Amino acid sequence: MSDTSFDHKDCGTCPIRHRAVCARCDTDELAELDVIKYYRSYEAGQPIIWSGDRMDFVASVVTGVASLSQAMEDGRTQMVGLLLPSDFLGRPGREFAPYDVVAVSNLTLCCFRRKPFEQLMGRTPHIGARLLEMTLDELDAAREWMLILGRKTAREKIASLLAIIAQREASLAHSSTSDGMVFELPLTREAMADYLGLTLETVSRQISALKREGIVSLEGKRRILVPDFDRLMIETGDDADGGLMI
Amino acid sequence: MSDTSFDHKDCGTCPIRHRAVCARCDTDELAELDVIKYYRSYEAGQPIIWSGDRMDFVASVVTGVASLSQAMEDGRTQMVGLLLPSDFLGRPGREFAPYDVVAVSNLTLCCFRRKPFEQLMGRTPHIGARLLEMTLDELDAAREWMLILGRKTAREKIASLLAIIAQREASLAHSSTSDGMVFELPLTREAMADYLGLTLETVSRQISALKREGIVSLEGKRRILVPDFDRLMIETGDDADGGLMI
DNA sequence: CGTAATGTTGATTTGTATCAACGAGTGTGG
DNA sequence: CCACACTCGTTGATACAAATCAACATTACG
Repeated sequence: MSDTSFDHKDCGTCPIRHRAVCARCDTDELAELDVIKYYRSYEAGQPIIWSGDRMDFVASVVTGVASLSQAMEDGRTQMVGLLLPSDFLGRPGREFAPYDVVAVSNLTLCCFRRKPFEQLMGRTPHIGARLLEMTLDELDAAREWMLILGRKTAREKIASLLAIIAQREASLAHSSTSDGMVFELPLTREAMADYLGLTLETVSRQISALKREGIVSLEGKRRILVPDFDRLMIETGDDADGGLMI
Repeated sequence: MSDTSFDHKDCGTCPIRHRAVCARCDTDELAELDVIKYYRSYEAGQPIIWSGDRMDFVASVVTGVASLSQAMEDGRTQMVGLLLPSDFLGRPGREFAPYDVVAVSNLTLCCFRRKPFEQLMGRTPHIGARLLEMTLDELDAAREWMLILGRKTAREKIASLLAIIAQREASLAHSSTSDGMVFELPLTREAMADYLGLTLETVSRQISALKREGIVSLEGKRRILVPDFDRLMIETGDDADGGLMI
């Protein structure tokens, strides 16, 4: 069932060893983390946490994709975070979850019991420093997303989402974005709509339009082929260089 | 000219001493910060930094309000951060600014030269820990904002903005939100529109509607009076309790 | 094979943007 | 002192992008 199962228990072979919250830890610190860690797997679609639940762990995403979302009483839902491998889930010092967390694809988490993790963080600056860096990156991503939500057209939103996923996949796989690229879209039309503040019908129409114009093509429902990444970038409405300044 | 001028140079009397990035610093650490700090003031409307500029400092907002915004080539603008007193501006390790920063009201910053600040951060965990905490809070605020941008109606957006400002002012002033409250709205209609992903005309119309229905009233253009805060909260679309869970 | 989940497409409605005119307040210079 | 320009805000008429309502297609699955 699980096509992304993860059966390592050893940080030495962990696929996110050098990107996750533990990236800067030395051997001793890893050993300390090892004592309080455990793996958990979820199947695509399974809920991980409901907003308001007590949360006694924090975690790194090892494989798969999870979403954070906020729901209004009448059912309107906005995704507010998309957790890809190496992303961190939870907040040290926080007892109750403020968002719903769902496994979008099959998912493996590397969980740490929260209390001991907090204590360990107090002792090892490496962890706090890395978490700060990751949180600042997430804040930047959230701000880019705010521009998408507030000011982009439906077409630009879709193009932006595809470009973001494509770039993140490319960076994980160390492949180039320049020539034709193919990637798996881990989201349903509804999840994309919740990400972008659209309805699923609008998502479907805009994807069809991009397809019709040859900017993307599909293999099945989920596999996306982008023959010319620059062409896609034009449709995002962003300036060509992507505005990267580290 | 400046009605919010700040002429202390002493952290002991600083209004944000216990909320800013230096909140947890002891006397020795404050002394170290003192060596690399300087104050700068801006008048309402003045630009502080343009996106792409080199940034050789980081700073705390001492008094006043600043905005972070992202602009698209065609002029569409989205505000992505609103910095109130005690909020932190800049990112350690980052050389170029990714956003435009503007003084929305008269503003005083407590600036730290970036390089020495980074070094100091490496030595004093208190600063990094506080910055992590503040960044996590900002991330939460950004996520609440994403729900507003993606899923709320124009009316709900306006009500949400008013509620957010009202609550933050109340918490700074240690006053209650329960009975009638009055506060200064530091934003122009255009800035509100950029915050909420609306046009200024729509902002104006929705404020007029809330006024017509007695949910708010205005003294002049900027002074807002909220006779019944719960009534305003209903208009935000959020559930009554505000969903606070620390 | 039937049923449910997911996705596509069409017809219509609607909320907000856009275009446009105007009002109130403020500062400036003749 | 008043005419003028300029900024900021309000209000009205109209256009349009996306939501909504609805039907149907495709795929997965017991």
